[in-house]
Amino acid sequence: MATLKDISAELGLSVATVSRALNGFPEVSARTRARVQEAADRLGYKPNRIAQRLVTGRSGMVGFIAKLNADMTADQTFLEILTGLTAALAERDVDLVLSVDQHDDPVTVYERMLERGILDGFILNAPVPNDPRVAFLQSRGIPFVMHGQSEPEVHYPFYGIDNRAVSRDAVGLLATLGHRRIALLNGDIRFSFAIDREEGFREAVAQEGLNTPEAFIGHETPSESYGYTEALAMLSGRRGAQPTAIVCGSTLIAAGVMRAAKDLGLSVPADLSLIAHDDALPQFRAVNFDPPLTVTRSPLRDACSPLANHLIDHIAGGEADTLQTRIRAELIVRESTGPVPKGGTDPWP
Amino acid sequence: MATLKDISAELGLSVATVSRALNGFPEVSARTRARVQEAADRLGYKPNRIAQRLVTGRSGMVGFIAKLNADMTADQTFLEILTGLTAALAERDVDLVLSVDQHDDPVTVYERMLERGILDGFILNAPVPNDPRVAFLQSRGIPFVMHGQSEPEVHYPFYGIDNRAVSRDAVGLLATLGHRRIALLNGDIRFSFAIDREEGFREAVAQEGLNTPEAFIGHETPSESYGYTEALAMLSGRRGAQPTAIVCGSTLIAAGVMRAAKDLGLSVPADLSLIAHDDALPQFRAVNFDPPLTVTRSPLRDACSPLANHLIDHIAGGEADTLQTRIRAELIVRESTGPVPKGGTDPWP
DNA sequence: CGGAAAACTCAAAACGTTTTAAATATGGTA
DNA sequence: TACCATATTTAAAACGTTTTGAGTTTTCCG
Repeated sequence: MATLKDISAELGLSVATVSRALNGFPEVSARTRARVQEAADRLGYKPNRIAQRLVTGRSGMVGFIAKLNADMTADQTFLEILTGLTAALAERDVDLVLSVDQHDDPVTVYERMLERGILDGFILNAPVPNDPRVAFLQSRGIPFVMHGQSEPEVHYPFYGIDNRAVSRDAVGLLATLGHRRIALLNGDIRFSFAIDREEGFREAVAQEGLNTPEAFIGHETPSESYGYTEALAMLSGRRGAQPTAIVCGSTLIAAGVMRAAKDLGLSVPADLSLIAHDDALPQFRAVNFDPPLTVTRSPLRDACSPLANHLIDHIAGGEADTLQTRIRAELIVRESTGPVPKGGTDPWP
Repeated sequence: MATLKDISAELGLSVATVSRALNGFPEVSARTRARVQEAADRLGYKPNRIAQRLVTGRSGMVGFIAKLNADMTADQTFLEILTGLTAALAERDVDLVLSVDQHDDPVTVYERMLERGILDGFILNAPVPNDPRVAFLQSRGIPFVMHGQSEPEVHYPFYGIDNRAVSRDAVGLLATLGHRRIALLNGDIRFSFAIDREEGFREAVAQEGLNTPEAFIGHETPSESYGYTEALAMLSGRRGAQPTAIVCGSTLIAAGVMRAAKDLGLSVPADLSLIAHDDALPQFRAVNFDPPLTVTRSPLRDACSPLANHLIDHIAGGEADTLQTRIRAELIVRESTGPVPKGGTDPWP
């Protein structure tokens, strides 16, 4: 492993000059810089992160902590995030240190990783209101970036979608098609994204002059079986007048709803309209549904690069307020949504 | 953040003595050690890992590279390994640096991670015969540990199960129950573990004086649907006399076989005996099958701690030959295996 | 009490980098 | 030629630890 000293010896220069040349300082002559660069390439020089960190206080490594569900499974999105993140970070020469959280207390793992003092910052996901990790990291002055936002107004860098708008777009489309009884199968309501979706849903429904009874608003960790059982209950009529449209928190839930509709002999979209939010996970393609699924779409993969960049820029001193991005998910109308069926035009009480 | 210098100044000792006292060197007096310890506690001293690493040449970090399937999904076991590994490594104060491999060439990612010179070693999984990663890392002199073995006889540290024995145990049990027509639904045959299972299977079958036609030996990436379609083909009689027992490479495959049996009106174990290898993934519990599944069991989670320890010991200078562990999977007989059905006692030609 | 051995402690170097302050080279002007 | 400003380079300090080799103190024995 070549060091600065090796290069300086090779060229008869001081390490200081070599360091400056490689780091693009202005006071080194063009000729020298070229010689140094050539030698560095030739010897395969890569700066030693550990030594850099000791003197600068930066390590070029960031942490990510995967939070497992109670049953020790990870949510669908974890792997997708990991893949995108390592690629995006590698692009900027940053390494990802991973840990898995099996604790009750969400901050202990962060604390433990911080103790070693080798991390420049963290990437957080799945924010909850009043997120304790935010309070902890802010109190310690550790940079981080959030995928999503714990609250509507925050003072840290983030990248995420407008989840209220997701619901507004979905409800708006359905209302335009004449639907009056619109149900919601949301994700786990502990998370901020699900809260936003639900609030956005209620607002949009109200704005259309409609109402959705509590029995037709569900929230749970997304799964096919959750979609199936809930849809079965809703569509069977057991809870009152059946919805003519269902908004799903994920394509996984939509798959379950689809199966329930089939089992009940209902056809999509003739009897039931279906719209889901689509993270564009490669395992589960909304286009391949039968019929192809209408979605609000925002590929999880697209978030990774901005997340990495926001964090790296923040570590380098960028202001948090300038590193906040909220994008709008794309509404893609396919064949799972259609006009309200003739018999279904009465609103819920 | 208190440093050694702070403590030495506080006590009027040299940093050298303080360092020795805290690291348990024998040549420091009991009195001094006590004073130092007290001061360290009082000042909340934590050694700076970066500085430690700079001088010792060890970073206290090891790499793990997740290999994705062509469809960008990870295999079932990935998360389980990650969870166990980070926990086991944390136990010994080592961090895990993760990368995700999306390349064709399996060594480029290792090469890139090595460039930085911050990794002490690697943890590898899913070995294939003549594994190029092994050749690469050995040529560079980089320590690593393997989950499993690329070949029967290797010269690197590993931890894994005896996969030939897995098949022998399964076939042995079934033969004892009188089965003559035993099929195999194996995992992806590119991997060493599947090759070993298959060879073990053929050996064991031959030893019982039996034979299994190629049409009744399958190998593919484990999935429920793979188990379902293959079992359906085998049990329908389309390929010749139906097997009376099937050995499955994973519980996931067994789930598919179970469904196929049900669809064909066959009951387990009256008409068909079923045995699978069980990694004990929390998502998929063999006990909860109906009927509970007979398995060769070896919790993946159990491998993580030995893997971490073997690697760390190897990095510390332990000989590779002393850090090789091959364990025997446990045969757990439950209700999915039973005596051969009356009409099924004829062997295959 | 003297001396040697044993027990303990210390100063300094080392790890590989960045950065400060000082030194040297270069060029231009008087 | 002498001088000054500017451009370029250097030596040395710093980050916080471990470790080497060299003291220094204590203990023990005659």
